[in-house]
Amino acid sequence: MPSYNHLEIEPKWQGRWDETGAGKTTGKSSDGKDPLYLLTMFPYPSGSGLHVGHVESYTAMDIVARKKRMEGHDVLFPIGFDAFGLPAENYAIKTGVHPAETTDKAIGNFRRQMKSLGLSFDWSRELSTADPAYYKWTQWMFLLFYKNDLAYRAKAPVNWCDGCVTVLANEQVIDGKCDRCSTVVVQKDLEQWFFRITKYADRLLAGIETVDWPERIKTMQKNWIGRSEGVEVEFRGLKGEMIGEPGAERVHEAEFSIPVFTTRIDTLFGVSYIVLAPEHPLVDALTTVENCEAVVAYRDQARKKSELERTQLEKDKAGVFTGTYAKHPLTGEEVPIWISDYVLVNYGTGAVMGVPAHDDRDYLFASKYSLPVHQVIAPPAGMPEHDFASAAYGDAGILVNSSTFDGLTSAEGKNMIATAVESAGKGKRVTNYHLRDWLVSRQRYWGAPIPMAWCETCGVQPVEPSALPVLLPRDVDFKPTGKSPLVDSVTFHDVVCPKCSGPARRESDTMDTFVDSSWYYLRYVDSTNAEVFAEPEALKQWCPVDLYVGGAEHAVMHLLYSRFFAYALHDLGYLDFEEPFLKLRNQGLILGPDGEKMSKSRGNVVNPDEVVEQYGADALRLYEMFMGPLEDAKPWDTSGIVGVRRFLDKVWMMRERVEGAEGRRFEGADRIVHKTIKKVSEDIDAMKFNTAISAMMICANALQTAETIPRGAYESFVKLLATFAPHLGEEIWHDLGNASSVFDEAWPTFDEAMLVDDLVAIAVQVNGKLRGTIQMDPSSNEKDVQDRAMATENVAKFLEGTEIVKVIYVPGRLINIVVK
RNA sequence: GGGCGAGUGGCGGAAUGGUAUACGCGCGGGACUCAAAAUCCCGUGUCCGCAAGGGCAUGAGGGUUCGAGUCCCUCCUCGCCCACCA
Repeated sequence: MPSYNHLEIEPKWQGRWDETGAGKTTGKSSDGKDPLYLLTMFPYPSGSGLHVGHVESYTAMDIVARKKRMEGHDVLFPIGFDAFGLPAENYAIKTGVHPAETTDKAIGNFRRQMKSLGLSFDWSRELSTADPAYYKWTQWMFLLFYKNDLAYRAKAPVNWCDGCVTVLANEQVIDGKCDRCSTVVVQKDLEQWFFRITKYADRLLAGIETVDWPERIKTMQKNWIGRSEGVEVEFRGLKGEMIGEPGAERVHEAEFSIPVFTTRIDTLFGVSYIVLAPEHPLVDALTTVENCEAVVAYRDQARKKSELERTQLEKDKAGVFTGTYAKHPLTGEEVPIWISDYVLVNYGTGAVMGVPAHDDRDYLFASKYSLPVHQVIAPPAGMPEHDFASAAYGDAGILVNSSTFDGLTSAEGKNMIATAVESAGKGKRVTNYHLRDWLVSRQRYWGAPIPMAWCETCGVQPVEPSALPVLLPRDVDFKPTGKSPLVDSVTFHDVVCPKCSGPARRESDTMDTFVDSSWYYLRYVDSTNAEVFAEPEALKQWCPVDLYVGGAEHAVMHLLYSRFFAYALHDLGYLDFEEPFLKLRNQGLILGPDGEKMSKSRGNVVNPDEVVEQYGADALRLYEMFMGPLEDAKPWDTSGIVGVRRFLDKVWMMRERVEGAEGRRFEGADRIVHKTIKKVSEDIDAMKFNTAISAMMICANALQTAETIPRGAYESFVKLLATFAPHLGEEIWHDLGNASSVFDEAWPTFDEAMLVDDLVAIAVQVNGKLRGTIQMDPSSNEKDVQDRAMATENVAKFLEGTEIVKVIYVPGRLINIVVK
């Protein structure tokens, strides 16, 4: 069988590369070549091993890394493990096996699998976020943030997952469910640790425009930050007696003010009521005796609903009247104050003005409770009248029934009414964000402990940096109880106060694992440093990351948090850049052969180990790159591997027909190879690996027809292929008599002159329809081409009895004769 | 409801406004073989035709252009993201 033995050559070269440290940074670049930092998102070391999706992004970046090294760049291409996280802890709960053990084992397996793929990572920089030498710096950053008012503790309504028995960040709630276990998330009022990411909302928004990222991801981040400009306008005053629940402070007449946030201040004259979120702090004070029972009942019921239930009952706008009225800020008209859970307590001011005529939700609410609908916006001239009997009119238009503002456009009205409100001292222009501060504490074990202590006399105190790391104790009971398992570890728990040396207890929550991964790329540049998280010179040399590849599922979590870290560390003087990842590309999902997402339960998971065993790592790599564009979702097709393996065998067999250095030249071979060098070089830079492979296949098919292949042409071809199929490339390279590694060779260059063919096929069209092709010297002028074209039999047939109107000639490609 | 993508052979897919279907898979035929596998060669959008050649075809319909898969408009379908954000 004319085939190379991948089981033999692949381990052989992997061993050799390991010995020579083939992926290590060299510390030097060729003249004029910048050092490059190429990064793939580090994996969570799951027990089920490497996914073929990992293989795709790692291979893609490995190809780029190898090519860039051959071009003379010093390349940093590191790998590590995002090792903290729930799966290992949940496994421990079930089996009693310690997460550290599970994780170590999984990392070992990942490392083995990665090496079996011939990936040229710089293994000397490998890191694990669960390593105390790493999380010491995660804790250090927490303290840094704490001291600079970027980390704080606060009581707030937070997302709680009963499945994971911990709080979650907003970003980890997907469709009202836990991102990890899909349990419906409930709201709880808890005191937790937060990072002040909202402080950076505007800069994170502006910075996103400066990076080369997929438009889709940029949009998602912009939407998530969700900046909206509007007016916070106050509704004051009251009528009637007010009471609160027992113990609530009594509020006297005219003493309260309800600020509401609106982006449609132009509809201010259409307000017919105010709605507070059930959790709004003024609810107690504003509720009258006769409405008390209903309000309390409604609020209790709303509290029990999950976010999911609230949003799924979208159409049902229910609420309760508090019994109290507020005065319209400009007209003084009295409007009733309601509560309803369609208003969210944690957006804007937790209160809205109800304008049923011009807002769908308000319209539904007003319809249900027969509240008045005041039209204040008319459709612009030329647009049909709006029928308010069935729906709200939500678009911009012309102001009506709005006192002196009548006749203005919505845009003008917004501006002038905002000014009027401001000068009346009844409100101000504000900017609101959807982005919330990042909740980073977790009531779980397998994460970096938050380095704080609770002292009976001094309150909460940061651990001294010199005392870091705060180690995770091993002797804990993993059963989740809603408190961190660390609470029960006496050795961990009892400490002395860093300030007064009195008795204190250690903070028992751990950090969200997204904290670990928000700065890992900084550690790679100096991964063994015990004094600082990384030396400034090393950071300066490599950062920011030039190219980052990973899945799109991290669009608003990891990527937003990492950006926040970079901005914060920049402001605190540790980094000289703000944006951490200059260029980002997503790899698409690799689906199962059935076109569905791979999952154990579906039984459609492809195990890379088996493919490597059967077809070889090179074939696997090549196939994954050949499947289609990197960013597309693509179904796996095992028979497709057969095709790329055939191609590799073909190239392997060709080496037997390479002529000696003195042999006769075969012009055609050189020409096709030069074209291939150009195409493959451009395609790798554009990350169009599928078409690069296609070009190499075309080249191999052409070379195959030659009885002997010029050595130089073949060697150049092997250098190209080696980036995709490193083992085979190296094997052939040595088989040709070369002693050093093919990856020490310079990337092949092409000669422009070699790209020009003696003859080119020119399409001949008559009225845009193809009627023939002619072979011409590429330097032929238009007249020659036209003469030849018109002399062609089939073309002449279509020209017969017609008059030529004009002729369009695209040099070297096409001639179109337009006739009538 | 809002936003962003994408619809091309039997399948994965290719195509700076310029010969649509490259490359690969699959399929059909042939060579080699006692035979098979492997390998190699030829063919392979669809309809008409012995052929030469022609008609039609990139989700549907319109438009711009000498020329449209590509640009513009309307619509359909699918995917992803966000979503009671006031």
